[in-house]
This record gives sequence, C-alpha cells and structure tokens, in this order.
Amino acid sequence: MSKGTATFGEILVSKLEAFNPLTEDDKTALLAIDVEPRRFRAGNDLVLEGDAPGGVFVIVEGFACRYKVSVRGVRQIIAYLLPGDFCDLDILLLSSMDHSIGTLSECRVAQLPSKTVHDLSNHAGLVRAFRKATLIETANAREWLVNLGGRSAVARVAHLFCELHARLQVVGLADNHSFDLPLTQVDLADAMGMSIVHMNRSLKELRSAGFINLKRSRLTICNPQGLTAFARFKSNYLHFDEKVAA
Amino acid sequence: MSKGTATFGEILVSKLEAFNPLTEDDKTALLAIDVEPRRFRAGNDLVLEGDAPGGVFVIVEGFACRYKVSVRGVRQIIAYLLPGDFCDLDILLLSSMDHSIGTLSECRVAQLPSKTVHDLSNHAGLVRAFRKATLIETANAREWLVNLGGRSAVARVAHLFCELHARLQVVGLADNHSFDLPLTQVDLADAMGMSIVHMNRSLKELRSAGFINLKRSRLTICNPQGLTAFARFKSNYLHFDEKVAA
DNA sequence: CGGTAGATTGACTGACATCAACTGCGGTGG
DNA sequence: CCACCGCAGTTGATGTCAGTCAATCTACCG
Repeated sequence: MSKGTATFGEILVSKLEAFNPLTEDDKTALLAIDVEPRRFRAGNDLVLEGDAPGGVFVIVEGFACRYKVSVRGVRQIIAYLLPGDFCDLDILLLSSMDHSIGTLSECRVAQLPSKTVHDLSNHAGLVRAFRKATLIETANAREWLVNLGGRSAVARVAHLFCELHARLQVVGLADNHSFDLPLTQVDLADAMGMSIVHMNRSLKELRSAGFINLKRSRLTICNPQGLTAFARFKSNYLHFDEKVAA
Repeated sequence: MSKGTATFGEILVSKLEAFNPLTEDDKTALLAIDVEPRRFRAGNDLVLEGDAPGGVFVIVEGFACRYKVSVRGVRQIIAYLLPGDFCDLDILLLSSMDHSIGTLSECRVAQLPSKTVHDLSNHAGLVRAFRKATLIETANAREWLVNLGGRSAVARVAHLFCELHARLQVVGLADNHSFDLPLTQVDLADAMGMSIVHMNRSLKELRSAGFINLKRSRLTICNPQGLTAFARFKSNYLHFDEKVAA
C-alpha cells in the first residue's frame, strides 16, 4: 500500500483494524465498495454549520478538520481529520450541523451514499468497528479539552505532535520518527487556541530544545522520549491495541 | 414531577424528549425499569480512569462530572453530568476507561445492568433517542473546545452559565431566571481551565455587570439577554427543538 | 521580477497565574 | 454556650505567559 495511492477501502481497513479485529468477510465488504474519492484543494468546505448533514465522508488522503467560526471571525479547529477518519455515521439523526468541515491541505475525500452505509449494517463486525471509532473520536475531543484547559502553549503543541504521530502511524502514514504535516502555522494555532506568533515561538522552542524539526511540511521527531515526557503524553485515550471483542 | 423526588424513569424521559419524540410504548418501557438509585456524597468516584467500564450510569439527582487528573495533580473537568444525563451506552466496547467519573454534589445515581440496557434495544425509538443523546454530548464537548480555545475567562464562565441554564431547563430543574448550582468555585475553575482566584474575579465581574447573582448555591440570571449576548451563546449545539424523526 | 502567502522576529501590553493574607460561616467538641 | 477548626470565598500584590502590532524575511508562482 503506497501512501500516495491508497484507495478508500484500504485506508479504512487499516484505520479500523488499529483497534478492532475485522473478519475477512468484513474486509472484503469494505474493499468491494466502489466510490471514487473527489479531490479538493486546501481550504474547501465539505459541509457548513447550519447545513443539513450530507452523508458520510471518509478522508482518503490529506488533512481536513472540524471547525467553528465565532462571530468575531475567529476560527476554532475542533478536530483534525486524517486519512481513514470518517464523519459521523449517526449524523443524520440531527437536522442541522453545529459545526463545519473543511480541508486543510489537498485532499481526496470519499462520500458514501446513505444506501451504501445502510448496507454495511448487515456486517455486525463493521458496525461495531465504526461505533468504536466514533467513541474514540469523542475520547480524542476530551483529551483536547485537557490539552487546552491544562497545559502551557509549548506543551500543548508537543502533545499534539505526539498524537498526530500515533494516529498517522496506525494508518501507515508515519515512520518511527517523521511524517508529513501539510498544515500551516495558522492551522496549528487555530486548533490550539493560540496566536500565530506564539505558535511560531512555541515551534521554535521545541526545535531548539532538540525535540523536533519541522520543515517543508515534514515533521521529524528527533527525540521521541523527550517529547513524550515533556508533553506528558499518554496514548491510552486513542485506544489502540485494544483488539478485544466486547 | 417535583424535582426533589424525580424517579429514574421520569428524569430520563424528560431528558430524551427534549430533542426526540418518544412513543407511549417507549415511555412505559423506561418507566417500568425498576432500579433504585444509589446515593453518593459529593466528591465520590463512580468510575476511575483505567478501570474496565462498569455499565451505564444515569444521574437522577445532583451534579457529577467526567474528569482527568494530570501527573501534576491538576484536575480537568471535561463535562458536567446533570440529572437525566447518562454515561456511555457503548462504553463496553472499550476495554478501559480513559477518564474518571465522579460526583460534585450529593447525587442519586442509577446503575443499569447490561441486561436491562440490552432489553431496551428492542425499542427502536429508544435506541435512536439514546444515540442522539450521545451525539449531542459529543457536540457539547466540541463547544467546550471552542469555549476554552477562543473566549476570555469571563466570557467562558458566562457561556457556561447559559449552557447550564438551557440544559437544566429541559429537565425541569430551572425556571426562567434561576437554578440550583451545587458547585464550588473550584469545581467551576477546574472545568474552565482557570485558577480559582480568577474564577472568583470573573464571577464578581459578571455580578457587578448585573448579569448574574450567585449565592448559596443558587444562580440567578438577572439579565438573560445581556448574558447571552456577552457570552455569544448560541444554543444550536444542544439540538433541542429538533423533534423530527430521521 | 514583482506579487503573495507563510514564517520569523522585536517591542509592548494585557490577561491570567501565583502567592499570601483575611473573611465568613457552619460544624464540632470542650 | 463559646472556642476552635476547616473550608469556601474574597481581596491585594506581583510576576509571567501569551496576545497584539508591526516590520522583515523567505519561498514559491506567475
């Protein structure tokens, strides 16, 4: 699976298998789905706050995000959506979106018609896997609350990088020490609730502490133990390695 | 329904009906459940981070919370659990809790055996209602991210009060202008990611601006329009009044 | 080769944390 | 009944982290 050309099915399988066992049957069902991902440039919206929920999106390639804009025009990024992440299986239960979803880099995004989604519900294993993934996304949001509420700016950024590294690794998009990070400092700042200037300085601090190196959209973690310790990062909230059936 | 003596079933029905229609059949199924809520004093833990998920809790009376403690011993409150709120229907899919749940005031809490929960899954309407409630709790966490990431301390507190008022009102625990708020300033500060001292000053500021009055665990909102405008509070993320079936 | 978006740096300011002291109140025990 | 204690709330003084304003630098692109 070369990362540039992962298909919709491949990326989804590797994501779901990260925390949930799938039967061969489940996998073939996923891989059989025939959708052509659409390409988006950076900065496009998939859904806007206030819209009726459109269906299930799956990020196949690139970085997207959930975000809200305040009256002041300030954008708060609520979650990063990475390849393999999907948007709200249950979202159709709600009559209007309370946040927007948009791309941050060039992306390939598959949109599943609700009939396709419905067909999958025959596969109990898949249903469980999707439900678990949703649960984990919520846990992720909770950890972000801890991050925003309790850590200093530099530690927040360090924590974010640890998280991104772990999440990208399970879908095969990070090696031991580095990964592509196609985000601007604005995109990072808007997620961490801080100013661009201060984000820049925090990055500089992490760099000069020898923890990381960020250039040309590639993040290298020079000192993983150091970074993890500094960020007080514990990956338990991501619930990987929990392949136990319930 | 006098609030001091609400039963498990009553409080749950009023909570679920706030955003989802229930059939008479659904309601009688809920009201028929026979569980005696347990009493807890303030400051007790229902579940600890690391534990195996225990089952479904329903808060019948009092305030509880989800929280995490950092290595430094700092507590970050991630969510307030109010009467009618329940904990994680799907949580059994995970093998260990990534956060703790504890009481903040005296509480009555019902714990549903998993068999009981399972029996309810015959009622499609209830399943949908629970799922929707879970979805909304996630939306709530996202709004908290916006709150922590983007608003000033005073505005954060104002926003919180607007939210609590709205959430308590749908379960009949708030009148037009006031409600019981059995929380210490520490409990508030730990949720809003600020120091106790600054929480105190923020409260003072809201009080002297004529927005609120907080004494003896009773919060009165003296100027609802003013407070809402100041906090830039939009209740859409709570998804009340969306009684449309999907 | 100019235009533009992103990154970087400096100077200043303001918001919020920390430290520390004091108040008010309810409970408890002598 | 009063003395004492402890917890929640309140206030002042001081320091620091992070936001804002503004300028410059760089890389990329037409």
